[in-house]
Amino acid sequence: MAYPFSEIEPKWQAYWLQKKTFATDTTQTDKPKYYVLSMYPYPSGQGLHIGHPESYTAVDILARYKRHKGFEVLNPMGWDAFGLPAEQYAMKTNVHPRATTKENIDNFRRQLQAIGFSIDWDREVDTADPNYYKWTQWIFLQMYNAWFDTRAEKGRHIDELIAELQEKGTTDLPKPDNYRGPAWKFDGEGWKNMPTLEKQTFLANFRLVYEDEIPVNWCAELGTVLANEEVDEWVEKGYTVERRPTRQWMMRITAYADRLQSGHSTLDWPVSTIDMQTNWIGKSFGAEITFKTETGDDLRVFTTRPDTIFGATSMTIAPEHKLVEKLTTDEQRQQLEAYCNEAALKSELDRQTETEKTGVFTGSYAINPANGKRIPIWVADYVLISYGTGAIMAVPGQDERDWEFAEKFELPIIRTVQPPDDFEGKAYTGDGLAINSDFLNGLSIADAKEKMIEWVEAEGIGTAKVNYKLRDWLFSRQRYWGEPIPLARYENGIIEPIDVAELPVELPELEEFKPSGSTESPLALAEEWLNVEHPEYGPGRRETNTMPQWAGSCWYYIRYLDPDNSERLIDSEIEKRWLPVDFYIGGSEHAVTHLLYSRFWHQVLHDLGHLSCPEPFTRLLHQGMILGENSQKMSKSRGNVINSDDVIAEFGADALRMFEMFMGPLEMDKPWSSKGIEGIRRFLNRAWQMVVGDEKKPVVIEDREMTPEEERILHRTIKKVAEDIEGIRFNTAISALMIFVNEFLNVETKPKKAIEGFALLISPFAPHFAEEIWNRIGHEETIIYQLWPEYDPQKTQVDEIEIVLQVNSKIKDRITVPAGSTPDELEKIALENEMVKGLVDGKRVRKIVAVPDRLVNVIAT
RNA sequence: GCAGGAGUGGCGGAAUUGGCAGACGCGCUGGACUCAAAAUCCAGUGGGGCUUAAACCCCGUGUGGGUUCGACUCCCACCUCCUGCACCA
Repeated sequence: MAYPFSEIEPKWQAYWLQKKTFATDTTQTDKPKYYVLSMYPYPSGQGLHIGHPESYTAVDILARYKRHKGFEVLNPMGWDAFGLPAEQYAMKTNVHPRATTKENIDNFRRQLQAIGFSIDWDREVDTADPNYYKWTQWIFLQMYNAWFDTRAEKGRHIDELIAELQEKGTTDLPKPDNYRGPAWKFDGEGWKNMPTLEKQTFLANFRLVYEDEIPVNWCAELGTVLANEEVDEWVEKGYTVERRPTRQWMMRITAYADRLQSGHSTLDWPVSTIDMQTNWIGKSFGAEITFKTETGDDLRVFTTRPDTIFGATSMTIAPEHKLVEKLTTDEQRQQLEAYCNEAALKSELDRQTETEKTGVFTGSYAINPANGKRIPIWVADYVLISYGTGAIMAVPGQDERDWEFAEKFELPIIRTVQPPDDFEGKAYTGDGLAINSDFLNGLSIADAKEKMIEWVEAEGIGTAKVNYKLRDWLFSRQRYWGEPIPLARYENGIIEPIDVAELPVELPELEEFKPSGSTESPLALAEEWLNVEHPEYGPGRRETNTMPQWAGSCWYYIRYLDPDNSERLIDSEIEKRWLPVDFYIGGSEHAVTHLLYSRFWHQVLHDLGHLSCPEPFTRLLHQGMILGENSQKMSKSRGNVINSDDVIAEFGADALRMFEMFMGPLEMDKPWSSKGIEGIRRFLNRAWQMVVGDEKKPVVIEDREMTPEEERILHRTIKKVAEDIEGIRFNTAISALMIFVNEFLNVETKPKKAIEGFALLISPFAPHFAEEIWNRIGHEETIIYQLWPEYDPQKTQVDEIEIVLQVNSKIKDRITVPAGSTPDELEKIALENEMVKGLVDGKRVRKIVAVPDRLVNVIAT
């Protein structure tokens, strides 16, 4: 008889839900805790396809296994519920995104429950629920009211900065890069006498949330800015996207660049992910050096190669550099203005894909401080305003880009590192000794760098400097369906956070979900909601920007632990005991976005004393993609999407779960195979046959002694399955279960111990099946909290083992020897073997290699 | 260009510390059951040579070298594919 999944699976699903079998008690302290997490889904209208359950199943296996191992396990699920598709749909149909989203969530939940995941459904979070986003907004305000103290390498409350300013002004305070505001130097009195608005401007240089005017990808039809990676998609769909400078809220993630970098060493993450984050953060060491110009302005550059300064034959500045205007001579002005305008209109993408170097001479000159030479200043868009100082010293001899530029515009080239004799390339970026460099000559690159930095510091024209590729995080979106940013701006220019007591700032109801017509979000149309009144500052307006979709997912793993707490972010006892997440599984597409942003928030909350551990996710793994049957990515347009409901209807949830895990290593991409899942169905049917049998021939299970062979199979399977689960090798764990069934299927009467063991071993993979057979063996209690069987290493051993006999490394015979025979014994046995004797006869035995339980290799010539 | 990962039968994949390559599954072939088919069960299944058959021999883990008694595994060079970043000075 086949495994009757369509009766059994819904039965146990209902049982688990009703009995709250998977409820987690976060307050108990008897058991060790284990927190597993999978990246929660965006509840799209398409529902679950077979790609979704892959990571959920992997996490579920770990959760169920750890319960059997005596852990208190948390395995939660929730919804990344804000998002553009629901809002796009609202714009077309005027159906409220909340309605669409709720419907989708209900469908997702039903589909997930039909797969039998061991989730504590009482902890579900929904990022678009005001009870949830109240705390997203609360965290936002924490960050708004925080600054990074570079002296302590730590985030602190802004009040601590204000206290310092009141006492001694900026006396001990390091000046931030790109400081904008009132004159930097003042004492405590100076602060006290400063007008409120100026204080606000001053503090904005420090806050982890600040406003900036930056060029963004603006799409008028959508009425929103788009992230760089979103631009292509919408342009393809026929929308126009233009670059436009707009005031945006930013998060100062760059302040945490170093902490985000150094935190990696404590994480058990895939190296590739850590590498990606490392590249993204892009820490580099070098120097900032000031070049004097003939117009009297100082031009500051960042370079990682201060050792090459004697080869700096020109300077290049970005078109957006603030000195462009001043450095431009009248003869060059027309040409330069045209060039800068053109550069401003070009998207970042266009600028990147252009291969040919372009640029225009400003007409001005700077002085190379190392050798006093007069060098021309150019403007070129290969220099990026957003990295370093937006200006470089061009050293064509040692930099490929500068070489290309110098070649095209016929600028002089001086090598300052001696290339090897056979070097035929252009710019030489390899190792070598310094040449043409005065007092650096003969030094290695590293020594020359060090000496040059000492020199510029002594001359007072530069300092050693660390730079990062990481940029601050553009945090505002001009959308309706997102968390409102809880700030208000008053007519006197003062910006104030909304009082914490008034959180959440809920989304207003709108008549229509159309763009506002300006660069503001549709919230600008909700007049009643929009206008606020301050007792001191008078009338004002709420911030109309909303947060990006990342915001809610930056901290959802915290909310799961204390989902109903309306008093505080999380109970501190629960937080201390349950964070960090022990095991996190999700797609590698979030390697630098979600995973970097949530680490950032977590570190800030840690610094401010709200969380006790420094990192959120101890161990991380990325599941591979499940491809369509044609080995292509599943997508509607390719028509190869397979819905999980259909698979469950035909094969059952246990088969779906098992097959997804059996297809190959979790982290690998693998194509779906409708034939393949039939193999799993066959296996489950055989397993059912092994334990239950059919009406004609019901299986007899006896509480009898096992034969040594049966014991060996059972103990080996226990060992293999446990080791494979711990090592996340679910495919080979399942193959061990298959071998078990192949061995036991035709045994006359089944030993009860073996069948009970099998039920436990298969329970993380095929939980409905396991519950049912556990029950049929005669247990009243659920299998979920039964302890995992222990194996006896002795019982996994065989007495006799087949080994290979090699002569001159070629296999010549196989013989059976007592297990654990020593090399000496093996050697003796081998030399007495007829086959070996015959082959060695007349030759000299030079060497014998004997590996216990494996082989003997006789080398004879 | 830079960084990371992967190349093993017809297919998905397995192989502990360098020690019997191809576990397990799919597919295929043959057989049993059946009027027949499906399902199920049993046997076989890397390629080639030789043979009535068995035995036996040769080749084989992307390519070319190397280390070793022995290499899918370690080292060097290269090729192909995937993923991410990309004028970051």
